[in-house]
Amino acid sequence: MQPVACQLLAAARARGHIGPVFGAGAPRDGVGLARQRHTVTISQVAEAAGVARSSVSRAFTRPHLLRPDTVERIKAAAARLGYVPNHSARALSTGLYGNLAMIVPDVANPFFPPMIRAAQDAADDLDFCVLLGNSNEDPANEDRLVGKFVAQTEGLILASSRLPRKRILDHAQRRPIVLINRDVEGIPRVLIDSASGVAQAVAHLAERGHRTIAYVSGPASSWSDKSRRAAAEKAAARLGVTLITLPARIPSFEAGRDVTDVLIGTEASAAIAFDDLTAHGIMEGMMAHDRAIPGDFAIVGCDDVLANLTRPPLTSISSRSQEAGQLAVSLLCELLRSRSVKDARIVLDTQLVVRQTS
Amino acid sequence: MQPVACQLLAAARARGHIGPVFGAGAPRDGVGLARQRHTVTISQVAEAAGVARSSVSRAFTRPHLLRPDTVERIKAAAARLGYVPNHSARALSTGLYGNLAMIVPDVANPFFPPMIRAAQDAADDLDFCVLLGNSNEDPANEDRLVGKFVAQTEGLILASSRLPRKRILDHAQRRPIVLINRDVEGIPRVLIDSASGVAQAVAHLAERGHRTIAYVSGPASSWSDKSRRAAAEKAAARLGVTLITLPARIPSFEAGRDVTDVLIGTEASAAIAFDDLTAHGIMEGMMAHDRAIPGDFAIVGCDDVLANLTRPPLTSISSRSQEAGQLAVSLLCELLRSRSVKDARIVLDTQLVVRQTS
DNA sequence: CTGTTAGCGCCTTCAC
DNA sequence: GTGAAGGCGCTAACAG
Repeated sequence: MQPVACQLLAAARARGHIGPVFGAGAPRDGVGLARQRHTVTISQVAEAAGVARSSVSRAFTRPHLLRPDTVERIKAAAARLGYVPNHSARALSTGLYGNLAMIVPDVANPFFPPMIRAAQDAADDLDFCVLLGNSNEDPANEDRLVGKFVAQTEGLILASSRLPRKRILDHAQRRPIVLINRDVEGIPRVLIDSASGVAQAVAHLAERGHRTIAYVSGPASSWSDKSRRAAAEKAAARLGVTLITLPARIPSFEAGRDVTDVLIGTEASAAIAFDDLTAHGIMEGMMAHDRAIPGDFAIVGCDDVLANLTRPPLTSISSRSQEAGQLAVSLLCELLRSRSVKDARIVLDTQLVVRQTS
Repeated sequence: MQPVACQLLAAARARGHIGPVFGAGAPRDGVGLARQRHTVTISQVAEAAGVARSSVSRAFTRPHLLRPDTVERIKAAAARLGYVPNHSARALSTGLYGNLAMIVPDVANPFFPPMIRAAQDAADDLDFCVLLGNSNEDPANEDRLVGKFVAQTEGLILASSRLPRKRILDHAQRRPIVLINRDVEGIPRVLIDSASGVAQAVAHLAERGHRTIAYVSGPASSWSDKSRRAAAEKAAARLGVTLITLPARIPSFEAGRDVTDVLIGTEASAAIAFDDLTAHGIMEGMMAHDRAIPGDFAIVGCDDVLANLTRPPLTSISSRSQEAGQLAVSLLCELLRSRSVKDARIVLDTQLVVRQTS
């Protein structure tokens, strides 16, 4: 860390400035946050334009109710003064926020950014702002974030939620919620059905002669993980190959690398990993143990976020995270408009992309 | 796209539901968005607890002003009723939003997610919510986003802003702004100084015998690009090697691959790319032209987001995007507290990470 | 310690 | 078509 920042931070700490500022229960003044410098309000515009405040309001929200030249005059005055409608005041009086929230387990996991981006863009088209939350794979954290966001959003999108079913239902009662990769009846959801791709992967591996296949699992509370695991087991049973399951918990390169030690002690000659990161970790782990890929050991990832970046290029299961993000926003808007789409369930299927690790 | 979604979207379109809902000038009713179902307010809690509304407020914001048992009683009543403070009302009366905004050119560019995450986490610690914006590398879009966010945030962080200097100064006059990878005097900024790493890269390549080196540039309005390019030129001049510059504009795999055709027509035997994505594209392009790497052509990336994912592993220039994100939030908070840190300039230096493409 | 009284800035029903 | 008045839910003085 560079000097300037150190100084700043140290100074701030010394003054007790580092720590919560807002939030339920936290005092919002007294820590030095100055109230925003008085901005220009509707009244000032009204005066400048020589009209009533209500007319200014109308000029911005329903201009067709005013004579065109009045609208013109008001807008001119507003522009001259640099008037910007106060979001909070508007929200308070209409009960509408114009915000959506999206919570993901890990912004930096390459699976999510394309999805976030797609959701972002879709929300932007509809003129919503999006509040982003990073739960850090922690249900308690996720719960806390929902609490923070719920007070200023029309609705939320929970991607790969780690929350217990019950909590989701609770929250959904307060605010419209759309789920991605989580299947809770009664809550609209977009599911990337990796099961289809996993089944293909097992068949593919069996065909290549693998008799024992390992599934390296992901987060225990992940719907995707359950679904992939179940699909793997089912396909293995059908094809008469043995499937063993090993845990990696937090999906990451490190987790994959670490699980390798266990993996080489088993009968497995191939592995399907919960995601590409884990798969990549396993690849490195295997190589460190002098196992050739795919010669000695075959590996299949999931989500296809690494494309042909790895060495050798990783066989993976396609994902459709952009579509999922975009659809989640559409669904949420639909939900906001008519509370009737209560139980939509959109399934996006996937398929195996064979490269050179299998 | 799956049937359900198609139906939903088609139906929405038919009803004229797709299109802007909010925003300056857009009517917020009439498009079917129902006002939130009446939530429980401070008054109801007050009545339930048998106290005045102000006491309820105090119980949540400055409990030390109340007798512990009163606080207890109020909180109990609030919990029983499921009371959640209304963010807008609070913001309206305090002038404080508890929100920060962060705008990046491309959420899905792997350079940004770690930075976003770090900023996110830092903001979360300080109990701020963060609004995320994706400018799509478009200044007009970025400008629009700033406008949208300014009305509901204490301050903004612009990462790799593509805005003209003048606009940044304008906006900074309305709301505190912190820049990442953009150097505007008078605006607090965090700069990842890739110049140091680029100089090392040129020296490294010269040492390996390269006499003509190409710099494949990034977005024209990018400070990082200017700075990298200048550093490359300076180092080349000092070492007596020739530097040519080729444009790739939008940093991406495709841009890198496409520039290869031009690249092979030059004298250059090595290239330094604006970022890792572009570098990776060049790698693929070279390989498609049967050029061996690093035998026939050496490549150095920038930002080090691909680590040892590529084949062969890409030599790159380290980045410090997490630190940058975290520091930007700290700086912004400092700025909010005392308008005095007006001209902080934090510089994070970088270095060359030699792998196998050079 | 706690209740009372004004707004914060905007939208929206009413009159005119 | 436009103005006047009330209220959205909360916080912030000011009293007591």
